[in-house]
Amino acid sequence: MELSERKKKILCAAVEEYIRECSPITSGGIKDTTLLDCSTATLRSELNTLEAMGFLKQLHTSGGRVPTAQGYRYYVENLLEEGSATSGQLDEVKDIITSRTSSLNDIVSKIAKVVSKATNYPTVVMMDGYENLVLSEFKLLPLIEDKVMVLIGTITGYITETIDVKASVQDCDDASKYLTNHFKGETLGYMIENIEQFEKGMHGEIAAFQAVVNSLIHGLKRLNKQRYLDVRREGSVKLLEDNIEEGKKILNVLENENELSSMLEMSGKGDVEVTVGDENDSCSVVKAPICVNGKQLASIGVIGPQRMDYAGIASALKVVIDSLKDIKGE
Amino acid sequence: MELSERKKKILCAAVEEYIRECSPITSGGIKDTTLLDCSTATLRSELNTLEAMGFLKQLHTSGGRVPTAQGYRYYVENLLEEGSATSGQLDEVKDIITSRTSSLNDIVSKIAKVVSKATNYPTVVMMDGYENLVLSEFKLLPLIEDKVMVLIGTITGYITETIDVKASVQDCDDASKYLTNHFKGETLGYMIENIEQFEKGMHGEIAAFQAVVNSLIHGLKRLNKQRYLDVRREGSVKLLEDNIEEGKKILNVLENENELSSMLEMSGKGDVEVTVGDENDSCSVVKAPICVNGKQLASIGVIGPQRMDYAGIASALKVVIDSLKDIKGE
DNA sequence: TTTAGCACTCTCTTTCTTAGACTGCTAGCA
DNA sequence: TGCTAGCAGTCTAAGAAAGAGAGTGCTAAA
Repeated sequence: MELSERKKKILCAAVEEYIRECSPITSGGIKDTTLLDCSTATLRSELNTLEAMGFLKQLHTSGGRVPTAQGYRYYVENLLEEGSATSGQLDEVKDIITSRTSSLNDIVSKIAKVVSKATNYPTVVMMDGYENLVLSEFKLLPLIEDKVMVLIGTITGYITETIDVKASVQDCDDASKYLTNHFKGETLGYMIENIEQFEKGMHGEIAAFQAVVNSLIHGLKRLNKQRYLDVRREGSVKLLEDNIEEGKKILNVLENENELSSMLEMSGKGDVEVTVGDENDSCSVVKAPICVNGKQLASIGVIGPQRMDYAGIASALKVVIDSLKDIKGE
Repeated sequence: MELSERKKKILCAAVEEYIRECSPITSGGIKDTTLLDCSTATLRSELNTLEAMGFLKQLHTSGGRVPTAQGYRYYVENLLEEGSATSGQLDEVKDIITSRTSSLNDIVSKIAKVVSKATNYPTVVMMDGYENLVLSEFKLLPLIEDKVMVLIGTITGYITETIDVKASVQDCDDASKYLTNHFKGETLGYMIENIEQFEKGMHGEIAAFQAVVNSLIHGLKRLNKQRYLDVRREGSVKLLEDNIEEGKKILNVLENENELSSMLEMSGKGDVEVTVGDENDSCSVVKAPICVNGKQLASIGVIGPQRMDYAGIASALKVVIDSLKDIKGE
């Protein structure tokens, strides 16, 4: 649907004014903010047309208009300008990830915390499976009670897990060295896929510690399916200020892990995406994939009401994901 | 302050009815619930006396009365009866901790989740420092980039951390064996305190890996001061139903880690404690220490409004902490 | 196509009224 | 001295009525 330049300007002003002020848009208000050289009567007729087209709606006759979900979507897709990034406070994201002493989950939690503080909206980070992580070293360590500690060093942080298998120190050492040597620099997904082939080709070499590797692969496959969600709630009280019912809905969504997961699914285009909530279920999300070296490791989403600051949040997220893109392995 | 039996009965009924119904207590209501054999006029005079004593207050003349903070406190300290434990759903707590394959933080998160679901109130768990954890094994593992992974196996779960120190495989192995042999079954606090004395007594034995042990102790001391807080928010929307302002206050508290920490400080008596919020800052807490083998490892608190179900929550917490008390090391 | 003017509509606020709930008080009774 | 019945008084919550104000739609003219 193509709109005239003036209509675009009016719709843009309408959405932004409503986001800012949270009160219905009037012909007079539009005239003040756009400085368009036309009368309020003209604007009224334009607003009337935009309403007929479905971008705006009146709450009641002789009240002002508010944007519809369709209006928000048009704004997001066609009118949203990249705001100047509020990079100041987001510089710390780089520090978090380049320090690399933390566990992957800690790193992800810290990123969510920074974004939530910067935007003052609830923020969720969802770890993808392990398959896209790039291995830098692998260590297996036998523990008491027939368990083995698995330490996976990656260029983006480390992971520890225990698996149930009885193994000698020697077997663990051998398996660690073997796996590190063969798969360093590769993704865990690649490793899991290829491990069986390696086994067949050189069964003599790994026969001794094959049991360990098998349990390991089995454990990794299982863990790979678990999604780790970290939810930060800075600003959740602010959600209740304008519209209590809408705020409650969002708080409920934040308690529901399944719903959060599906909200954070990315289309795969690798950039910031915006989903505008519809009237019934008025949750909007600004989300982005967290990619390192071209592999998606996680996704991050900022959740809020339909009337949220899409421009500011999108630019904040852009800074975060851009600063993560070019981490180099050592 | 000693009250007559009848006054106790009336106050107890008043608090419980208010907690249940969330509407002011009237002489008629008390008569219906207590089945006391006296007239409403008599009850009115009793209520009047209780008000003069500070246990109740009228919101306005000719309206009913509501409990004051003093009233709640008297109820909690003198009248609260142990409800029958809702042990059904809390059985899983035992499973969580006895499985022991999880990291300590995971275990603590799971306990918080169970309690929050069972009570339908926000629940916070705060890990104490490491000093009371009982060691079952100790492993040090050299990593790339001059780091060492520390794995501390305890009878209540494992902990992993990295420290910055350059160390050989041999030194790490020696240090692991030395520390496990000398301190297995002791607390980490005991280990840290005594390690210097051991060093002096047998400097020949540990000279080689003294650098590793020193970094380790230094790292543990630092980590010991960090409090890990896990906050679960099941039921946070329910808080907003009765009294929005009060609910917002609680949500704000849940976002403030310092405030949460100080709210969870225990008196040290080793049992469930109840703190009733006062009028200005109306957050109440039902909290309990999580002790294993007589050592406090963490504390757990359920946070809610002044008008919360103290009896039900206290009994739920009691089940949880009792089921944790008698975990045995292997 | 745009504009000025005007009547119309609808909400929000204020004021007033009424019904109802509960109390405090007083006088009488055990 | 403690308890009770009855009654007047008080306060809230809810509903109705009225007026101000904001903003629109429509019409006629430029």
